[in-house]
Amino acid sequence: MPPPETPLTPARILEATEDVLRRYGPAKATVVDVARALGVSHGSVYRHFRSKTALREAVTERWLDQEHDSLSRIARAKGPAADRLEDWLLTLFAAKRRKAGVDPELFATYLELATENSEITARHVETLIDQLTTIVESGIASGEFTMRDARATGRALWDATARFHDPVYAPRWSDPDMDPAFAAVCELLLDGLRAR
Amino acid sequence: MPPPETPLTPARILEATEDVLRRYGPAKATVVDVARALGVSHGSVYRHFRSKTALREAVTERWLDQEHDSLSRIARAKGPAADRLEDWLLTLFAAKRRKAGVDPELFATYLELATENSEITARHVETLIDQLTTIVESGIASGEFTMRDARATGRALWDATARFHDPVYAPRWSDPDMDPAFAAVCELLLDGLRAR
DNA sequence: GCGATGACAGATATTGAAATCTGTCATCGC
DNA sequence: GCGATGACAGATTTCAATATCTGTCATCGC
Repeated sequence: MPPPETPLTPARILEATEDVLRRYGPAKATVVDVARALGVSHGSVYRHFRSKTALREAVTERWLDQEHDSLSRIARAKGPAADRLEDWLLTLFAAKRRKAGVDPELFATYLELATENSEITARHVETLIDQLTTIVESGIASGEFTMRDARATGRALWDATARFHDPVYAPRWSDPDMDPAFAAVCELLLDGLRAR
Repeated sequence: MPPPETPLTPARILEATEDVLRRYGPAKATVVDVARALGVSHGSVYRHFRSKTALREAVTERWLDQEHDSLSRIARAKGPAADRLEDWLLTLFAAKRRKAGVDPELFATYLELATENSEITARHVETLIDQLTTIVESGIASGEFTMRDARATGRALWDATARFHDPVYAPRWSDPDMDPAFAAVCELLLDGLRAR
């Protein structure tokens, strides 16, 4: 048990929690494990996080926020809205697929965390729908699209592509026919947008 | 323990199995329970079904097949393909929502059965995609649509509407904003079809 | 003869006692 | 004074002994 070389901070606790989750999985990871990994008593962890639930929520939020940046850059870029939309959806799908493929067990761990923290997940989803809406709005501004309710359209795009971003479908993302399926849905949706 | 009033048939066993599933749920229902409900020894059940798995598969298939008829009637009806498509999707969604809403526990039971019998579920899905393909083909024949690959389009329609027919989303089907969400996706897809 | 039976072996599930965990707080040592 | 500690109560989990279930088959009774 090495004495703490650094002051105990929320950031260090979060890092240790992620390690413990990776090692033991969400079902077995305990606050005591986290404290042990940090070489402190579990009481000290409770000084920085009100409860085990709060700790897990913080980890979940960190994980979900990883995606936001690169996607938001695409949403705010220049160029035809249709191209950016396709790019955005493809990037989202590719990112999810990579995460799920590289370490399925870790992905399952975070999926479980996201499932138990539905509030935080819902906020995350709203943020992504915001980005879709931004693209749709820019398409309306440029005259590419002509629908009235950009947000309803953003949400419809999110719903219609669930198969390709909802983690419950992750086990099937490695199917050989996923790429054609994604392309077909994407084309159908973009045709629908341009038709307005 | 009343002696059997009717000869023991697969149909009677299936019925008893459904009763037992309703009563105890999929996790606790046993072959012994089914035999007890029928007033026979469990050995007799094995005379008609090779295994517990086979029995559960038969029940699953029966449950899934319920939907086919009314939907297939819509798929083969006359009239504009776009209208029938919307009708078909709406009917499917309404049927699922009704089942999930009336008795959520029973729905969860059958969802679990369907999950463990992925082969049978996959066949069921292919049948429904066949019906979507039939509608798309009739739309091509009538000049409404012009895409090349009707089946790819049928599958894209299935994928894009997953949110409204995949049982994993059942808990959210009672949300107040499900109807507008369904309408938005439906409209977007139909616009996309007509655009070709 | 033939469908039904129930004893049986191995697999699976249940149960309850013991161990561990969560969250609190009076106390410690710097 | 102040962050860290560990003992503690109540909740949850683990584990091993016990009971039940699955699937088979020799035997029964009609």
